Amino acid sequence: MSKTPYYITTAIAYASGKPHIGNTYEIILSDAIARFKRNQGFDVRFQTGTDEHGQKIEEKAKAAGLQPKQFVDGVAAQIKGIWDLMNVSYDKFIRTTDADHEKQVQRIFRKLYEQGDIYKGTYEGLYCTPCEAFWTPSQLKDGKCPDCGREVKPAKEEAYFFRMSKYADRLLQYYEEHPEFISPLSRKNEMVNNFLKPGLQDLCVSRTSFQWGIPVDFDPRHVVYVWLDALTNYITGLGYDADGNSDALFRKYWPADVHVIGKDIIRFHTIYWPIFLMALGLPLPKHVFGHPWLLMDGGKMSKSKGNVIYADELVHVFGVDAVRYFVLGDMPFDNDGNITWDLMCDRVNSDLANTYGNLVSRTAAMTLKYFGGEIRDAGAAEPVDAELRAMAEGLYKKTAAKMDEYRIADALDEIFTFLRRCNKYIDETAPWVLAKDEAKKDRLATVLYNLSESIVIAASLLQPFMPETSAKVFAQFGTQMRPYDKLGTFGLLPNGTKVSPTETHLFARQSYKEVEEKYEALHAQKEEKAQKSKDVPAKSAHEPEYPAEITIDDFAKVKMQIAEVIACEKVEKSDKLLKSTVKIGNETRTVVSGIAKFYKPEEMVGKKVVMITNLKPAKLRGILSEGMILCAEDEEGNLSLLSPEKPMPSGSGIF
RNA sequence: CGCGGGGUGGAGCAGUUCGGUAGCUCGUCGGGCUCAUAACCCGAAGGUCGCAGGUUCGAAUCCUGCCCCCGCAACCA
Repeated sequence: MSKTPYYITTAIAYASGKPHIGNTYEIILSDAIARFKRNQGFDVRFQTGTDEHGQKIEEKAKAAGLQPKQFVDGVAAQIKGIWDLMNVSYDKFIRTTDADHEKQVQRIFRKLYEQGDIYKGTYEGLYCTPCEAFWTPSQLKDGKCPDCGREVKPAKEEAYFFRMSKYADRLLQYYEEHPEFISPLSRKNEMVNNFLKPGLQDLCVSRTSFQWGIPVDFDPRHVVYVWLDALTNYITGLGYDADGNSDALFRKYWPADVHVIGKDIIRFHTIYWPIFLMALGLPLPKHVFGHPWLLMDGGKMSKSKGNVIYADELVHVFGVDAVRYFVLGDMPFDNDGNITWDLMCDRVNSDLANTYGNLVSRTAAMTLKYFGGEIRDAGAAEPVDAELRAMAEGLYKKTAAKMDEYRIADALDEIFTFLRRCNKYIDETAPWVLAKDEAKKDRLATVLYNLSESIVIAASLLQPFMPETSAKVFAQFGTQMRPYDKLGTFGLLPNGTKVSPTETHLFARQSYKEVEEKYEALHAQKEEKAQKSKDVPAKSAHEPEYPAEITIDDFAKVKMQIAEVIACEKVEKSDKLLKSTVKIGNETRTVVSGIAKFYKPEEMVGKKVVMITNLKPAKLRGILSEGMILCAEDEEGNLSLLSPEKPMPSGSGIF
């Protein structure tokens, strides 16, 4: 019998920069699912990759002085490098700049155009020429451009649109017939209520405002806009051909069993993507799993950094499997999870070093000490064994059930509950006591056999999550991974199997301090490197950038005066802004400042502050600000107003 | 009223769909053990489930109002 195909994909990573641990989480999550399915006997195809087109990349490349393709080549290699570092078992890494992908996107676009799903229309809106941006009436502020506050004028731009509305009813029907299509379930209602019920807008699928994209082959002024380009990777990566000559891979694996994506792009995967597929006459994916986010909690641990955490840094400190374990095991199912260095350290110590590593360590040590490493079931069973055996035999089923619901953390928890039970079993049987009595040698052998067998079962189930660690355990216990269809039977480890000694522990305990030191050493190294390669002094994140030397004439251009705040209020709907009315000599002005987090309006009144008075006025939140109040800012972003040290009349100049 | 998520013992979370003794891991305290990575095992303390109303025999769970936190967006002249 041939194996059942199973096709799993991640979202493709946007190739604009180095992915942080949150992005990496999705790939590890998918990898765990893919590996588990493989172990269950599915013929798995696992695809990930990079999304490499778009305006933002075009701009970033320009800023870096590179051609877009050169730029994305670099970033894609970096992303792939991190996926590889994390031991991700993808079968295909697709890039949207791959020639065959680009060709198929063009064919798909043409096909949809020829059958009337895509039509040429005009994008009508209010255009701000200096900003080169379109706005809808609702986005305007006081009828003006929300970016720069200048006049906008009605304008039209040619664009291609996809007729979404045509398929809305079919999609709703699909939802009803396939209640498992979107998970978690709560997201489905959001889609239906917010987007489908109110009526779908046609989607703009081409752009003329930038070049870095796949050209529409019959109208090359246009490039295909992101979603039609990016989403189709799931089929082009299998060799889909819009003209009907699809590869065997496509026939085998499509439709996908699951698209694993972040909850922020659920809308695109559960509305636009299915509709594109309907238009192409293709079956829809069976499942879309919108996972929550992993949030970084900056804060306490170190002063010298922002709060972005990268996978490779975590790996440097904790090792690959520990990082995989943490992101998989600490992630709630439909709630965002947290990651900090301390939390990570706690988990690694208690679960991996204490519960798992130490169990393996003590079992191996006793087998070596009492039996020279030979594992042997001497048949001396006692009632206390029954519970352990029953738990071991039921473990696969429980774990698989959790995996089927994408409850990855719960699946891991099942296995760790079992490992804790193993530690308890050691206490119950007290092998060190048995060892003192020659008459109890058989019992001792059986106890250690039961432990070794339990460890092999657990390591087999943990393999999808921590592949390297499981490989180490199998090697140490002289065996191989137990096939999943055999996991229901306890006692398959052959008598005479040998445990070998090891010099290192599976996982090392680390204190917060050690973790911090490693982390800081890593950063010191990085800064050194940066310094060498660029020959520019490394800057801390908060060190302000100053232009090169200026002349006294440059300085003279800035007019600074003492101003007295005579009234002050919070700007509505804004977190940071205060609107102050100030007196400068006889003149009264309004000025808006981003200091609301540090000063209350009432404490501003009466203060004498330093102000730049010849700054070009600008609109903030619709209020004209005629000047700028000067503040000092520390490393953490705290602000302090500057005031004259002795009383000075308002309007006094500053030199 | 921009969008979304959340407030459960010291920390991180489960439980909320379909009301019925508040649970897990970590930490703390006490005890046990010594095979093991100061680890492992047992026990205990610790919660008015953000606040206020309502429905109900009964609310963490359902309804109404409010407060606070976080992410996105906006914004830092």
